[in-house]
Amino acid sequence: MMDNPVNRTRNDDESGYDPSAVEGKWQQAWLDRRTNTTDVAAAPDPFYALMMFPYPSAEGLHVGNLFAFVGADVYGRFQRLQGHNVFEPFGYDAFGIHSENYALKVGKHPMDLIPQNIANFGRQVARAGLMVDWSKSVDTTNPDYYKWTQWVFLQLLRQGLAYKKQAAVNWCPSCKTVLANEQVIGGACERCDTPVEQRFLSQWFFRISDYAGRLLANLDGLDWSETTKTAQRNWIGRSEGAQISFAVRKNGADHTIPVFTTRPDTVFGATYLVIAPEHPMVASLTSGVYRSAVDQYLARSAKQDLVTRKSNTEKTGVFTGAHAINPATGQEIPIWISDYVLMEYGTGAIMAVPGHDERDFEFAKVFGLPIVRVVCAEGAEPSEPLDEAFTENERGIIVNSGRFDGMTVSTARREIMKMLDEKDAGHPVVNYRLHDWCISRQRYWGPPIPIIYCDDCGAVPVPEKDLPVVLPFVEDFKPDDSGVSPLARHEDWYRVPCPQCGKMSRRETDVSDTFLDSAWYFLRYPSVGIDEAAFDSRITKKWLPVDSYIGGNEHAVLHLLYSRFVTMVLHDMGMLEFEEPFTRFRAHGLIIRNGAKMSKSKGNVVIPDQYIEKWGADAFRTYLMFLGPFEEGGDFRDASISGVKRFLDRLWASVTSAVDLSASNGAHDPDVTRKLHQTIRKVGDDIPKLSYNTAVAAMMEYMNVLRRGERSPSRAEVEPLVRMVSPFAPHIAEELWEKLGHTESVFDTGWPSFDQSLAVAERIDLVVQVNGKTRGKLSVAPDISQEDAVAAVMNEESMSKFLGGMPRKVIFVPGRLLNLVG
RNA sequence: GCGGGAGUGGCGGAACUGGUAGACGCGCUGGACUUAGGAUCCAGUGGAGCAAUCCGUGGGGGUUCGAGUCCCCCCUUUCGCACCA
Repeated sequence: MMDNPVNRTRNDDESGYDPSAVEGKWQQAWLDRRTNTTDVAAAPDPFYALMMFPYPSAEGLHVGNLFAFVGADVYGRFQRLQGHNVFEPFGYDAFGIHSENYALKVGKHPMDLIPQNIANFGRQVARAGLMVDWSKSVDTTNPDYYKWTQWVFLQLLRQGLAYKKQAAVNWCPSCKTVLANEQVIGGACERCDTPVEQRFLSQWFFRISDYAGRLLANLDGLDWSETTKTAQRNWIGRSEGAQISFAVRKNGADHTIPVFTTRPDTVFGATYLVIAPEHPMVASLTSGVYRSAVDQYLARSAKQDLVTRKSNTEKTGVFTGAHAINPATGQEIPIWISDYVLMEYGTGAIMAVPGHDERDFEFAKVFGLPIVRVVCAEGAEPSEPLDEAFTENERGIIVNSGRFDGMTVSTARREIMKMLDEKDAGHPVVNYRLHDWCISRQRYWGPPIPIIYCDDCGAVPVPEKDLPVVLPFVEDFKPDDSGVSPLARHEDWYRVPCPQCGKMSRRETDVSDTFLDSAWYFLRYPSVGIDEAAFDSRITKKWLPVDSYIGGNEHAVLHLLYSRFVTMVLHDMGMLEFEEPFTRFRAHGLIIRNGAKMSKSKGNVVIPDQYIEKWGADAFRTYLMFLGPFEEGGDFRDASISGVKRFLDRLWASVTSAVDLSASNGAHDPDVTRKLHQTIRKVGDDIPKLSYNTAVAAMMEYMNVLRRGERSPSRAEVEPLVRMVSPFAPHIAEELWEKLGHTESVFDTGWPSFDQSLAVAERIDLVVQVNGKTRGKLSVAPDISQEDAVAAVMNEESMSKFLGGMPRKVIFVPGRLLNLVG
């Protein structure tokens, strides 16, 4: 690739700016002077600036990681310059299938691999000049940390929010392992291409769905990126509808099948019911001659993996032989089984209204079931047969529905609900698509779930005093065919006495989901080093909730939702005073390279180390923040870094020449002063908005004014610039600040003060339009009156000639624009 | 299919509540200093035209004195979710 950053050598100029020397010096100085260490107990004005901790991959830091971290660091450093005691911690999310698979691939043990990766990440993060407080770091694989992850599990259990149930998982029969949905590609294992099967395993779940309403409602009050909030709203998926009961007579006894629908107004058109293959009533509903067909269908759908099943397009199904009574029409309708109905949503059963639901329509076509129209477009013929499902409900009129005929959909909805309610056959309900959170992983590389199974006492939680349940070092951590974790092969580990009765029992051998590790790490950071609790209440009260959280939108619905859930639960238990963990969250964008996505296979991945070596961390950081709007991401182009480097070179030259001016304030130029104050305002406005690219541009503009006409700037003109640039380029800022004669860190000196009166221009360009077209501009005092402005324009032949007379109408925007309409 | 974005010079990208479109940077052109320039500095740089001027923010309508910005209809693109009843 022609733009390999390392194949060009710089011949360094005489200016004396050597980024690697300056950066090395200050990185060491920050450590020696404990510049970035926050006194969490004493800090009078705490500000918690959080970035998403990374998974420490073997490849090292990706430029996308660094983009996010630097963006968070700029914000944190800015807040510090505003006078806050900023706490900016860093850690590692090092458990999980990703690490485990990589270890398997390279034939090493994760317990050996992870510390190396962490060391490498730490080195890279430090080299990038992040303002990290290294005294408070977190590594999720450290027993000192996951002891408390296990403790969090026990709290949920205590609250009745953790439970165990059978659930389907994807199973690769060749790799002999459970796969996450993302690892199933087109129904096959992503690694070996073997068709994936469904298995039913007993697993631990958290009742996050109990919190669905609150998780949704609280979003309105959060200062978060709208994109993230929207993603969470969709994920939680609230829908209002009704639960309607269909009566079934079976073997002389009466049963009901509850269904969920968002369209109770169409109940007269429900011509059959469909239940999911996993529905508990399948066996009892199936009668004699239909049994073998049903069994066949169940076997077939059980073999299918979960991903393909959901993407099946042609409808399949089987009749149970049973019928139910439609509570509206009183008619008997058949009960079918089909995999297009999902057990996880609603009640696992639906009333099928083929006339007004596309999926039901398709199914009815395949199996020749009756299709009845109950909603009609206004003015259309109700007897007209349907050739597709009519799903429009805004302006529909109810037909074929007895006394409800002629009502609008919304009226009928209300009236039909009332009728069903009177018959005790239906009531309004709110349904969420959010499922309970399955946290069991049949894997090795995670915190063991702290449960012991006793034949007499059942599932017994490990007493808190016995935590952590340490993950043992085992040579063979490869998953096998058993459907349980590799830990289940280590009897010496899992055989333990029951904590309640002492009888020999068996540990839970599954480990917990990585997302549980990351669902509470922000609570731990300020309390790192405290052994008595997961989080110290006094320190937590001081530092939490998090003031600013910056991270990727790929975690919009998992990590960010789980963290909110765990926080809410701990709040409900009285352990936290707040129920939302992140006061403000901003999602950053994605970095692409030369207009294309970065990928290892394309060989176009930016390796930060190389760039930092060539250009320096300051130039690299500043470039990352300059290449595009932070919240949208941008296009990384090697050729463009030079512009930022030039800016830093000029900054260096300007300041060092200003220093030579000795104690005097040097030249005073009102244009420069005005630009300076405009820049202070602009940069101070832009950074809190994360509009880093325009903040850098504004400083470049100021630099251009500062150096116009080969003048030597004064100390008063450069000192504020050094402070403004410091969040982006902290090393050069510290060095120049020192050269300017200061002894304290530039980050402890505050933000430059802004003076409105110095920012105001003496003359402005008033835009002159004639009939809405721009015809020129007028250099005038900012407070010129409309009359004076019009008179001035009429005197200017070059503008007034477009009018040809007196204006009929004048639009005057003071200090900005004059539009004459003829 | 549903939901969220995004379409502006050769390129990355600016443009506050509608008010000089193209800030800033890259690249490019010319010049200065130079043995040299991949260093630095100066000037220029949306398109057409000698010029006055005209045309320009994905396409088509509309509102307005005035639209990149607001409204309606399309097109393209990208990212989520995807049989959610």
